[in-house]
Amino acid sequence: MDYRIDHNQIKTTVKDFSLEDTLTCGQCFRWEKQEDGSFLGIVGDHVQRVWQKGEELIFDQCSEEDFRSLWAVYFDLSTDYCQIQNNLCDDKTLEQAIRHAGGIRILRQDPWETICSFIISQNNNIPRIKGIISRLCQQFGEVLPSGGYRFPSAEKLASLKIEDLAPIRAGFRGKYLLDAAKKVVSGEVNFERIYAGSLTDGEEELRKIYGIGKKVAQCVLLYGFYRTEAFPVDVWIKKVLKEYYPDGFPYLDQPYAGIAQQYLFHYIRLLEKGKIPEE
DNA sequence: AGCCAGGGTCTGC
DNA sequence: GCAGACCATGGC
Repeated sequence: MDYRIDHNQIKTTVKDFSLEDTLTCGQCFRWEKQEDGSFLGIVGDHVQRVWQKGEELIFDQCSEEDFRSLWAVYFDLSTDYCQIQNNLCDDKTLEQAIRHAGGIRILRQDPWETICSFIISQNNNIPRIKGIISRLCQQFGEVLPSGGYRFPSAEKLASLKIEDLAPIRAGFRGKYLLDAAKKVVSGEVNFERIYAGSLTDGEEELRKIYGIGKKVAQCVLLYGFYRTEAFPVDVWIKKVLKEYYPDGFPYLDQPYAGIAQQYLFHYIRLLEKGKIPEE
């Protein structure tokens, strides 16, 4: 990954990449857009500010080591999305979706944080998901030296009682979070098994957790384990499948089906919000 | 007021 | 296997 250092910043060139779409498309929930146009986010114990200016991605106050070992990986900068898109472009709907959402990358996120995030996502909307996660971190995450809070560990959540979670206002999802924490801490749900096993095995492993069904499991596999063949079906994707693929989605068995899913998810939401002008 | 939000569980058929 | 009730909360 090529990069250069410039005044305490690291800059790298990105093609067909959209920082904003990547960070606001509903795969992650701990990045906030700032008034200066940058995004401020917390990943692990790193608080980071990132800008995109044209084809340049700029990391503020960032060491080379952190860029190489953390951010280039997190933003999936080494994957050739152009090649994947070329394979999907034969399809007319996907061609349109890629035109409007093709700048999205699948982030390589932490499995535990992703499990919690998508448990919280169920029957919920993105702004409120972010609010609940923010309160969860503020209440139970360690304070970071550079400000902000770390995502709370499974051990920490496992030590809590359901009433402790009341302030985060997660509703009925609170008990699911505690069950997830217990099963991750005990080893009943084992991440190594998920990394090593098939997609089906991974789904089965995650569904041991009370409150994780098929959709949330697929989201966790796609966003938390970088299993790009996972294909989460939510209400929006159901609409897409019904409207545009009544005879079945032709890329379901492809290794990048989940990337196609993300393009379609973003695209249908833009359409419904009227953000895409009539053809 | 009623409906919906990146759903899941439980029950009844 | 599938439909329906129910689950908390908040925005519109």
